[in-house]
Amino acid sequence: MQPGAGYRDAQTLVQADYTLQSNGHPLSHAHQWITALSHGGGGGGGGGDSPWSTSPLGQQDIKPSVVQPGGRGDELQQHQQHQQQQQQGRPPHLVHHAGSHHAAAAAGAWRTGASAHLPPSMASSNGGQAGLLYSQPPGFTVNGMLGSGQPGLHHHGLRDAHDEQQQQQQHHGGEHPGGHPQPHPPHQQHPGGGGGGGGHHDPHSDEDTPTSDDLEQFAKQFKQRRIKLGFTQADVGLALGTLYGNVFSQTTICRFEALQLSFKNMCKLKPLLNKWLEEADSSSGSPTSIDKIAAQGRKRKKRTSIEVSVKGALESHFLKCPKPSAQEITSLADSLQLEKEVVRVWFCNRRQKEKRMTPPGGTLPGAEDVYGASRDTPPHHGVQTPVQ
DNA sequence: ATGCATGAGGC
DNA sequence: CCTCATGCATA
Repeated sequence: MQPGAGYRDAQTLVQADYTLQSNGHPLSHAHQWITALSHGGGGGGGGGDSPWSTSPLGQQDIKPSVVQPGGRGDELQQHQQHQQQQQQGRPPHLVHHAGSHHAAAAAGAWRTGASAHLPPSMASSNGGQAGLLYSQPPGFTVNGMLGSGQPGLHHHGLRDAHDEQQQQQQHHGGEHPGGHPQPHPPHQQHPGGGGGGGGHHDPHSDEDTPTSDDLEQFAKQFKQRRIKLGFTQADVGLALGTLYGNVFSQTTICRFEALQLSFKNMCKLKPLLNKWLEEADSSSGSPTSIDKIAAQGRKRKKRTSIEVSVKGALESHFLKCPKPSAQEITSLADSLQLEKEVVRVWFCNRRQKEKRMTPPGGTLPGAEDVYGASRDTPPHHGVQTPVQ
């Protein structure tokens, strides 16, 4: 925040203090601040480009984030101070409108013609059920609905599990900057067509992979309904945990609504959120049960604050070379007076950002130019949802 | 709403 | 080490 006022050594405000408040173990050096808690498997993939980008492939298995209750002795971190997020606004009124429109279906959205083929994603295997994860620290309000007692609701057969196909991504390794900047084609589409078999379906059955337009639309509707029902993003995340066993944080829900996840990830979450919507809709009046879940915490390195000027330098390098070698990272880190790890992570995050559906500026996918070239942007985004 | 971080999987 | 899915901690 303080722009240029001269730099002092402390430019990099790395707060090297890993906060450990509870017990106060110093844990000094530590290369790895983390300790336990393993959550789902990462999807690892390898690498390549996301469907948005060049290749339409990109699938691997998705992992449910399950946590294992193994014993961990972390102490909790109750650290919150002031937080103004959203969790208190729970209006008592639950609107209940006759459900006439089921979400996904909207036919013909604005972008009609699109159809596409997308990676069928996700494997739905999740065997794990997360048991308890954490609870919300700051005044967690009750969660959304719970299935505790509603026999009849449970449902219909949604189409949940479907196929699990897998696609593969490809490579990654060798690219270098000099070549081409990966072009990202904006949306992909699908249908299937091709050949084989048939054309089927309409753009919207949730059964098959949604198109990016579908996702965009769904995300919008989801947000709107969620707000009307009076739930916060955090509530939804927790509710998903009680419903399926996969808990998600406010961050993830937020990113979903903002389309800031990878295409594949969006596809994975959509069915879950869709199901939640249905539940929420039907249980408008049901007693919210309070689920108490155990809290837990983990030691995490304190977030490093990178000065704006340093950030600018990093971005400049990123433009030249999005994937610097270890050595380059080291020297860069050295010149910027940052830890190598911090720089490495910064690049990783930066790369991820480029792969999201909606780039921060607004230009849809495909725009990889972060800044610098042409991009002006869109206006959109604030319309219609008051945001919470 | 986002920035930095963690970690499982894969090369 | 990277990518990818996620999230704590923040602004």
